[in-house]
Amino acid sequence: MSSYHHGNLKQELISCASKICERDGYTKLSIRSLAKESNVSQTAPYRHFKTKEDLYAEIAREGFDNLHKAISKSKSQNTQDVLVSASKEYLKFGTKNSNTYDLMFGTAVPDFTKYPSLFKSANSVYRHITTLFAAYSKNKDSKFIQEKCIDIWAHLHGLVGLLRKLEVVPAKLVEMPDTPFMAVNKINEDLDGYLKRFIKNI
Amino acid sequence: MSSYHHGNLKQELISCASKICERDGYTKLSIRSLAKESNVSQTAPYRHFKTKEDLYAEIAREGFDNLHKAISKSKSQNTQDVLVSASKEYLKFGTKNSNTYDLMFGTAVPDFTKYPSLFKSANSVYRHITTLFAAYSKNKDSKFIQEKCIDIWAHLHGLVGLLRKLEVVPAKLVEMPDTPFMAVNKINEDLDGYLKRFIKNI
DNA sequence: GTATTATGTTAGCAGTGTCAACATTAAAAT
DNA sequence: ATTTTAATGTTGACACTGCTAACATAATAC
Repeated sequence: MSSYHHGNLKQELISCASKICERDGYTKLSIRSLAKESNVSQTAPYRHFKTKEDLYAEIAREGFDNLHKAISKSKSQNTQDVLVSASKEYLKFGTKNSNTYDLMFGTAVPDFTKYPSLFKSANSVYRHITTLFAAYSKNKDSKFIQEKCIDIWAHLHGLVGLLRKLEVVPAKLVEMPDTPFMAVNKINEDLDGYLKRFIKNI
Repeated sequence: MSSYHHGNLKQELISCASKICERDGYTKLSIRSLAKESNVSQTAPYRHFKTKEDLYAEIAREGFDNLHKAISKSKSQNTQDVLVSASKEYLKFGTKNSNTYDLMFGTAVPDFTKYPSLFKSANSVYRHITTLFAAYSKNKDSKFIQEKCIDIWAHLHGLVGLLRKLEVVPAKLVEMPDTPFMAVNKINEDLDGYLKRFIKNI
């Protein structure tokens, strides 16, 4: 009588999946448990996602949209400050939403072009970084800007990975020499300073 | 009669798993199929690996050892050339062994400290980069060297990710503006030049 | 040579992605 | 307004997974 049809299942599944994904990691996310959590039969999600990868793509898209929002916050007039601030937000997003970040940049969805909206959201993030850097850079040559944006993105992406490892590692290992942790920890303790130097040095 | 005991199962499983992992991605690797491929019962691997993560750790360790070998090849006297060559080998390893690379740097084994030999192998790679850079760098300050090594590593790691996306993407998208692919492709076409500039600019 | 330990096997549990067949309802076509 | 159709839900099933317990056999230590 009341609710054979759910009404808003698709969006609820995506939201719920995003939560589980962030809490437990995307490998722990199962379509069946997802269905259970939404009080719906085990195969109901298949009316909205043909495969699990389709669901992953949706979560990843939401992730890129959130990342875009995060790095678009700064409203400063100083183009360098904006770039530094965006970089910081990027690192924050990657470390605070690390499981989702994994899904976004890992191999769960190997080919973004299969999912146009995901492809678009991901590229928007890149385009935004390009815009910020173009505004900051003295050298306005397009090829130069593009290459430097790759540099920035690659660098930030790598840092996210390292900062995450830092969180997992036992505290005493942070002081262990011959290990990247000490250096990363130093960076982490003065992120602003580090990022300012980084941007300036590009 | 002949072979109730296999004799060398553990190593064969690791080798076989490495192959499957590289061919199909580590998510496709199953202990059962692995056992089948070695003509052994479904649960035999559990005598050698308590959990799947233990097996992953072993594959990852092998990966780090191979990465170490790869970036240690150059025998040039010129410290800059050595660094450039090692960087190139790093990128090559990451793109040619991309599925294994995923396993090594992803979340399949979240905490390396649980696996001492893996931890050691991974750190050896980092130490090697440190050594190469320390030999090259004019500035011998330890803190400086450590931070720059993080920079190098992060940068290379990020590039691996981008280069891999490039391989997946349809050819025509490479020429699409507002997309990182064109820039990455340019870099890829002259990797040596790019890396030389990169190292010089550090 | 016997006891112990390492390494293999079989049977089975609970959970998974996915599909086919069927049920119900909302939306569109008439 | 009624009927058709498409969307969205459910049940049941298949083949697969990680993993455990109970048992079998072989290598090793004494």
